[in-house]
Amino acid sequence: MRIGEVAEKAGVSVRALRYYEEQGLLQAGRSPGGQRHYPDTAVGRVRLIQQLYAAGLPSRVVRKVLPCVDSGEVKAPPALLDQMAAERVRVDQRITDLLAVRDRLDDVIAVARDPDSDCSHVE
Amino acid sequence: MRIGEVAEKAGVSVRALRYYEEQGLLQAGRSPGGQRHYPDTAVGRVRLIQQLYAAGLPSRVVRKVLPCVDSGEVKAPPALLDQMAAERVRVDQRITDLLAVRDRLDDVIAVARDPDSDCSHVE
DNA sequence: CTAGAACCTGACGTTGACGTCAGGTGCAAG
DNA sequence: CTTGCACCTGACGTCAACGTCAGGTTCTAG
Repeated sequence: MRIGEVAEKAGVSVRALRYYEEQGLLQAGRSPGGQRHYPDTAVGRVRLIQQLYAAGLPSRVVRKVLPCVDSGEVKAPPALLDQMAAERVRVDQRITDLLAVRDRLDDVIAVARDPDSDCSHVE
Repeated sequence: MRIGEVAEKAGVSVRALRYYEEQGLLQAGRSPGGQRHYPDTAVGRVRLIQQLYAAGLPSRVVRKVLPCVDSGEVKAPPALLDQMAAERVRVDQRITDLLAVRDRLDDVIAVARDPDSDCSHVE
């Protein structure tokens, strides 16, 4: 597959794919003329990258955990495992934050829709 | 309170507080000499701002929902409510993404810790 | 063979949430 | 009155994840 097809299938821009390669997140073979070509697995990998980014993981972390996460390899040195465990904690924290924010939004929306029920949580 | 004290209590930089004021997120009174002074409630408000930012809400959205969220006011026009509902959906999506990422991390960590249990999910 | 779509490599532009530096001021203490 | 720390206002720097433009090349269809 060439870059445009991968981009379309994965739902990202061509620029993004070149950026991922630049960052060492996604390798590509080259045709004799110099054009990139990707294996079919690239689409899934790109989706994974997007998912990690969407979760707010910093790129250096993505770069580190990616080979491990998508290959299922067990080669991970203990230091990397610690990193991943630490990142798990951070992800958990973010989830907690998001849940709190969601509850706040819900409160405000509920009160606005039904002003009669007073703000019990405001004491 | 002066700016330094608020910054310390809320766990943010002085620069951040000036930035919030610049963005219309946090008002401050001024001493005759021009120095900002804040009411005690400022600390909580700053924590709220941080929470919203941490949840990934864009600043323009924070700017819009903030007066509503922290005052509990019901003045919100319907358009703002729609915005907040839409934002709620986005927050929900982020939570879903994060849960998926957390599961992935857990898988990898579990496999690495106990290689005997094969990767059932990799089929 | 030729048009034109898709691709290539730089390289500079963008946005958000501040960091940081420069140069000057407010204010409480001794 | 002077020291000195906290504060002030610009204003430029930063980093990430690309967007976008310029100018040239490759590949595919007819």
